[in-house]
Amino acid sequence: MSIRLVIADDQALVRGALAALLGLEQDIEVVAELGDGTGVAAAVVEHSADVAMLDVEMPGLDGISAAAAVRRAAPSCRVLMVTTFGRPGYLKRAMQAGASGFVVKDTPARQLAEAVRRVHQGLRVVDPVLAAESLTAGDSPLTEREGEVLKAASDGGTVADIAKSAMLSEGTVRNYLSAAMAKTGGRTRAEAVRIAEDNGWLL
Amino acid sequence: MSIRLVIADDQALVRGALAALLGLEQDIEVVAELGDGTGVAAAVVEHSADVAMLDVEMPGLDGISAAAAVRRAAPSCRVLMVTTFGRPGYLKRAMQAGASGFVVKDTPARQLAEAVRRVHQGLRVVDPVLAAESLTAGDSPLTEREGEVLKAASDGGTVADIAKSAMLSEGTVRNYLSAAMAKTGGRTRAEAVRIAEDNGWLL
DNA sequence: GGGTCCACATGACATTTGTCATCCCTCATT
DNA sequence: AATGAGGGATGACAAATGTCATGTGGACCC
Repeated sequence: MSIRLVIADDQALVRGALAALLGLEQDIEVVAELGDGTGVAAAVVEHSADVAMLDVEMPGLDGISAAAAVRRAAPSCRVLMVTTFGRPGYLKRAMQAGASGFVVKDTPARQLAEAVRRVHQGLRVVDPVLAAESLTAGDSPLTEREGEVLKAASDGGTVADIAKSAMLSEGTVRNYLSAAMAKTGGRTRAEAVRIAEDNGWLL
Repeated sequence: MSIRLVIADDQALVRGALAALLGLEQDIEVVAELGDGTGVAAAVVEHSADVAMLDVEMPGLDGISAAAAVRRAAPSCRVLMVTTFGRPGYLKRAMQAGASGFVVKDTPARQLAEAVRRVHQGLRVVDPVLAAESLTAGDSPLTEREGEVLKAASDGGTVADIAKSAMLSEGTVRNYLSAAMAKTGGRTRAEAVRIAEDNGWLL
């Protein structure tokens, strides 16, 4: 009885290559390939998949939300996150969303099939380097609004732009940005954005 | 006689998957896999490769510089760029560096082996969508220094930081940033950075 | 030789940020 | 009932940023 696998990754080339690579394994069968997160839960149910391999960064529904959707729709299906960026915050959030494993795309290819087997058996698979970072990095120090405002600031708009898009007064926006800068340790707004992004506190 | 292929991509998972996928083809033989751009030219020479598949974004030597190095070291070896981000500026720069083909990771996997064969035959392979964008987008309007300063600004430092790292006076830095903002159409420094990055004018 | 473009610089100026104190309101905890 | 945290706001002030005029000097082209 082979492991029924669903793969979701927005880069078609990567998705296809992963499917081809894993399809070679005797005990793994790729039953669906998706380009975004919206249809993942439905595909898992339809094909009664055993494992879902999800990218974190995807258009539409992001991988972490998709993982939660899969867990709700098919509790018996395990989720393995595969991501480009090893952001400590991503790992924690993915685990909270019900993922069983978390590997970065920078790990050797041979370990991938093994990771799929492990999560299928109910084991947890976590990149050890990332796990350590995740412990030291800790949770996001930002409040919900601070995070929202910082995210709104991440594409380079002015305070006035952010205030309009967040329906806040300009003074309030500046206060939140100031707080975010203090908490992240950034000396400018842009630096705070970078730090928060690197830690996976935005999304 | 099979096509001898060198693959360079910083994400081990992707690199391995691509190698596995292309290794399945009868007429393609993967002779080397690299994780960065520094050793590509040497590997091409050592294995007398016919085609080099390079990622644009890599640590150490970036893909475009690596392409130029390959062309210098082994003029008979064709270069096929494979990138995550379809930045118009990347395409133009890659072609000027001597690449024969340029595909984004978002294209169907089946076309990849075909692209390798085409460049090996001396044909050019270019994503049509990207080619069109590249024509409308045009070259970078930034001068060399403006680009350098904007790149230095991209990690969120203050004017004083940039001035120190670029060995310029603060006033000059402000002038360059002002010019860069005018040319990109950005209303703030951060917006200018985003626009320039999206067009592939930095790096 | 004159024109143009770029690198680099200075000084002045208006605007935008970032900081801080201080206020109100709500909700949860003690 | 009191305390504290978070969301939201105002006003004032210092520092940083963005704009502009203007200058020098080198390179390149006609």
